[in-house]
Amino acid sequence: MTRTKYDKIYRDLKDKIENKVYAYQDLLPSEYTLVEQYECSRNTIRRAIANLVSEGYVQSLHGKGVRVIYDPYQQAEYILGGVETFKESSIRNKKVYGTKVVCFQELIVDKEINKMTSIPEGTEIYYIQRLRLLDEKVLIIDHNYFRRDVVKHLTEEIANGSIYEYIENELGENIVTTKRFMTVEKANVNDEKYIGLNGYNCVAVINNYTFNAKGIMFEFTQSRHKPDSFVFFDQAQRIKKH
Amino acid sequence: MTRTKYDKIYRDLKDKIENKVYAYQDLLPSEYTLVEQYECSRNTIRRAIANLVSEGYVQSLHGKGVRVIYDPYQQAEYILGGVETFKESSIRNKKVYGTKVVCFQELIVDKEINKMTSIPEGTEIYYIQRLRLLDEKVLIIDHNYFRRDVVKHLTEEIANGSIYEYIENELGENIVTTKRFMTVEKANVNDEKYIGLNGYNCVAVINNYTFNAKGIMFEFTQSRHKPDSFVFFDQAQRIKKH
DNA sequence: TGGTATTTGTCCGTATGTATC
DNA sequence: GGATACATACGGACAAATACC
Repeated sequence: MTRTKYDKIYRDLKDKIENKVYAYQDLLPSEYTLVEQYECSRNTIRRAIANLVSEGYVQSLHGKGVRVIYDPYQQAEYILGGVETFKESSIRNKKVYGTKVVCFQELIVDKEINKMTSIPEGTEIYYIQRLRLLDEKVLIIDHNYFRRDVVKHLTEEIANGSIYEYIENELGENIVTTKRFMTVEKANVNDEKYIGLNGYNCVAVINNYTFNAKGIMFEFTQSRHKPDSFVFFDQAQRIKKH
Repeated sequence: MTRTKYDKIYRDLKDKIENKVYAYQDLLPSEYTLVEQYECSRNTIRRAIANLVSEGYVQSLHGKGVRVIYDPYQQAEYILGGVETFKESSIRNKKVYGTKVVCFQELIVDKEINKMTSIPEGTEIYYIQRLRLLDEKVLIIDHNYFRRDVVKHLTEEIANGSIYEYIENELGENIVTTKRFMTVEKANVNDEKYIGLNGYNCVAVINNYTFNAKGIMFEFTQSRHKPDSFVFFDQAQRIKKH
């Protein structure tokens, strides 16, 4: 696992911020200081910092420095931001996770599925329905639609583990981009069957479009979340107006 | 409004993608071709492209080119992604928007407010409750908490317009970073009073922490959304594992 | 199968502009 | 005004992935 220089610096700085070597509201050492510390060019430092900015760890202040705005106190338990798999976020939050495959089918995209997934009609797909459990409670029902011409030889056994791990490790596909739309929908019979709704009559829904390294949308996933344990984190910069 | 070179190129490319000069699944002209077209360095082109990548317009394919993955068909009506104000997104979606101030108060942060907002106890704040309407329907109830030492001289009149416009134009503050947590909560009496819930017993909640250019968190806003017209868009890249 | 051209990715050094103190 | 620090922009070099002959 060879990493790039800027990625190493980015991870090191991130680690130091999380461990309060650089604490909330501190300024990082100046770019030129970091250039000397890491023995690299200023561009490389700036790139590492740019990554931290995009993840909401720091904020650049023109003429002043780079301020840490990562506040451990504000970090919620079930952060799902970025493109993190269920397993990864479970591990990070030190919970016991589980997956249960409820349905595993090979289908051909019809009009209805095309409308929902944007996958062309007639395409051969896998349709998988999975329950995602955390500490033995069902938190999410996932409905996966994978293009069979991209994700080949999927089995129920693989689906019981992490499909993304399979795709990345076995098929060598690099998942690169995802687009997500979050909405709130009334709970259907299937939701009520599996999810403890705690008096809610709805679920949080994430519709997820995934593009592989070739720019082909090869997956659509609808995740239906238990509403009272759903948290989505997002971080954004507003473009300055001069 | 002087803009940077890379920003102009970014906007021009974005415009061409939206108008299908470069259509879905096309490759952009190569970086060196764009260097000649825009008469600039390759770094400048790469920066413009990086912005398009981060907004989910294109995807870079090593050794191959830059593919357009912006699909007009997939764009939802009420996209609220990025840091876009209610007014801006209303205009973009060609709707008649409105704002109504329900409550305007000057308060001092107590324990309860501190727990919710992370603003230190004892800080002087404005508390404003506003209804956000689109085509005369209440879509959002906003609860704003502004630090008075940063946002000075706020009035009910200003709150009736765009507070962000006021902050940016009048106070010269550049809003730079926001962190958001999205959850689903049971509707309270206040929600039921104003929002047409259409049979839902809950609302979509966005808790929003805003940092100004000095890195100070000067605002907390809780937005409670009508669940059946809430859509949140998000776009993310997964870091490659080699 | 292999070599070459193309295209994006990483990294460096330098110069100039602009904001803060 | 001067020193410091981030922002923009240029140009060059080499690596890595892909396409094509």
